[in-house]
Amino acid sequence: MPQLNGGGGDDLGANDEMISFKDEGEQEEKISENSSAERDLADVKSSLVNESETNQNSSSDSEAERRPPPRSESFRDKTRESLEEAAKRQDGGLFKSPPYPGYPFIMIPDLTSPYLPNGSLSPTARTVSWFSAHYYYETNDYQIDVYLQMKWPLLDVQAGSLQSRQALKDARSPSPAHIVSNKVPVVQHPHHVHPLTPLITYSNEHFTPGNPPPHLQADVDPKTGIPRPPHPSDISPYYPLSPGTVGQIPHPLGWLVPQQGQPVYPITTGGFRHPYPTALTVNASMSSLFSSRFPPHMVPPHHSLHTTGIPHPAIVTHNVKQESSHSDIGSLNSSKHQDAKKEEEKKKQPHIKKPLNAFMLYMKEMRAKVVAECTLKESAAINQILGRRWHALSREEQAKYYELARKERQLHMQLYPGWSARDNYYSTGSPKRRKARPKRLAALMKEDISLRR
DNA sequence: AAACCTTTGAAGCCG
DNA sequence: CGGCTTCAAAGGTTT
Repeated sequence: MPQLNGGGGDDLGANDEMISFKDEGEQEEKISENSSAERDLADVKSSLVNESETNQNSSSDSEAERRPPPRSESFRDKTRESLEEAAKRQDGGLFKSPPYPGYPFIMIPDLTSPYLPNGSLSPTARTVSWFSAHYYYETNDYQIDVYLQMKWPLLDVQAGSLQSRQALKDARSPSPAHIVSNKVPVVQHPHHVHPLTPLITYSNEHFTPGNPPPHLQADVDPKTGIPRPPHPSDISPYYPLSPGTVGQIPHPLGWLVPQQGQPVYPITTGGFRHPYPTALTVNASMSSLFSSRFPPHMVPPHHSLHTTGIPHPAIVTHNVKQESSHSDIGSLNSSKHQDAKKEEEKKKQPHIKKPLNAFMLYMKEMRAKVVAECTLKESAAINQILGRRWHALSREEQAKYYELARKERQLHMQLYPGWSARDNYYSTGSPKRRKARPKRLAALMKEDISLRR
């Protein structure tokens, strides 16, 4: 099991995050390194078509065997029908011609392990972990390098300056101090998903920006799904975590105008349980940053635990509708008024989303590609393809996403100390309350068996 | 309009 | 502690 973290003690994430490399993925991934997108997609297509029926294809269906069968075949049947129908169309293919030769394995020219025996990042991993580097460095020429590598991932673009090389060297052994000074991309633009985009987990759709500047326009046409040519400005902004350095960095959200009802500094001091250690405090430099870089109404109160003071896309406010209905109820009874008020305040608290896991990051990056190459638009079907591609990834490729997910969790912990995933459970105040979901098939089967006895 | 579907992984809950 | 559940994203589909 590759241990990504060099053991610097900064791994605040789950210890077992790398456990889950799938064995069958190793077999599958061998197919893919040199295969064309067309072939890959054809494989995916055929496996999708067949997987619910026969598992003839040993290379792609071992995973399907492992998993419990779907609760209902109806959707899959439909998907299969649409696949088959699509297969009859055009040149017999469901998929469009691949825009990226060699896709989807174009990201990593160097497939050797980027990690040294001691678990740290090897120097040759430079081209491999371009987005990891993205986390750490703002050096301009390095950004250019990273951009070049992202635009032409097969090019082994030499890291430019000594500075950036040194930065990379530092990245190999991240320490807590190092992390404090890193920069983590937080904002992603809607539909801004292409191979050039680092994996930024928090979609800025939650900012509901009114009119983002032209350079931030999505690079994938939402209608056609066809990627547009990338723009250097598409390099994701960085999220300055370090209070000490934060004032030096032009803020990526400079164009952002706070919208009505949108959370700006939503986290209050007392709102959390404390699974996360309280990490950062707002110091003077940050305060000055806030006051100098943001309009007064965006300057967070000093008591806020929100250490960056920057509106975060992981934050979603609750519906005004919900609030008003509750306040009406509260006003009916004076004894309950305070409770209602408390409840209202609780509801006013933003909904902080979970950090994305490795697969979610992968999906976010790759979805647009798959959509562009495939006539299917249904997310469920796309996700099936993405799931298979995920398993087809090499360990090194997956490792990038695990590492990124780890950093995501880390950032999330720093941004929202005290936040718990439990906060988002629909039974505990999530705005996205759902009806009780049907029991899973395994549970149903279990139940069924017990009923038969 | 809201829930569903589908994927994997992290985390919470419960027996 | 193991197994189950929920939720992250996405957007077309279904209810």
